[in-house]
Amino acid sequence: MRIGELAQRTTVSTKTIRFWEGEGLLPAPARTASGYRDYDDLAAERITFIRQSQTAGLTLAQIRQILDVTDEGEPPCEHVATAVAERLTEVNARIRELRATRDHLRSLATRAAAQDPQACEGFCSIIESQD
Amino acid sequence: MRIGELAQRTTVSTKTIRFWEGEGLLPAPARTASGYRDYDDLAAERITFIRQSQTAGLTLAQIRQILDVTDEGEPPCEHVATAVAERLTEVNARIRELRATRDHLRSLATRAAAQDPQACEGFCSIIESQD
DNA sequence: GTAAACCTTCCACCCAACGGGAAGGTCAAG
DNA sequence: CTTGACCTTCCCGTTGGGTGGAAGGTTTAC
Repeated sequence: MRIGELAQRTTVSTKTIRFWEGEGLLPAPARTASGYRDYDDLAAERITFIRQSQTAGLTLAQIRQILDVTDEGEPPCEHVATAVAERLTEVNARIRELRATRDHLRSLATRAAAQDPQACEGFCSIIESQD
Repeated sequence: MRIGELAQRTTVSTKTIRFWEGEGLLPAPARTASGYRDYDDLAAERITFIRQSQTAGLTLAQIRQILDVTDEGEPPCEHVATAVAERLTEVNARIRELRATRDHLRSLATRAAAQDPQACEGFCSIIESQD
């Protein structure tokens, strides 16, 4: 199977497949006599796994780690659990940051709605009267 | 006032001040005979305003828009209100995305905790048994 | 035999908001 | 006179996950 067919079957672009290979997520495939990449069905499964892991919120670096231990022959589930926990912590932290920003924006929006636009002094009293 | 003093007074690095100038957030300042940037006190106020706007969650592009209308002599508060509302929409959308990711990660974590690591088949049953 | 559709590598670019560092000019103190 | 602390411009690097395009070789269909 050449890269185009693999791309169609997995709905992942050829660009992305080559990118993942360069990043170490996919092993270098066999080549035809003319130098074309020649994939087996396992490659499609691996790509599907990568996409599913992305959907689950894992980064490529975390997915690579998981695939690395899998390739060593070890069961990856423990590493998957670790990666999931790590990512969960990061996502929660990011949500907290964004919530703080959102609260800040909301209070500004409330203030802006209650204020006469002509009452501006300096650059903007909405922003400048922040706590 | 030269750039170093301005940087100290505003606690914004000289790199950042030059960057903001290049991005159109700060006007090109006067120059000394030897080519050094020479700022007045208004520059410090403008920089403080930019930092406050960033703290409020606005992007540099949005802040530039606000400063542009201010520089036209118009009261910026309406534009600030618009920028705040826009940013609020973006932040809310991002929070929703991250919440979906978090829920996904949580269900994976729960599943991982309940599973025998040795029971792995294929790449990883935790990931592969996703809905 | 030729045109389209494929494939290859490599380099550049995108988003944001800077930071590092090179190569060189300037200014104040001792 | 020299040292070192400023300043200047310029270009490259970061993070993440890719996308776009150029220049060229290959295969397939008619």
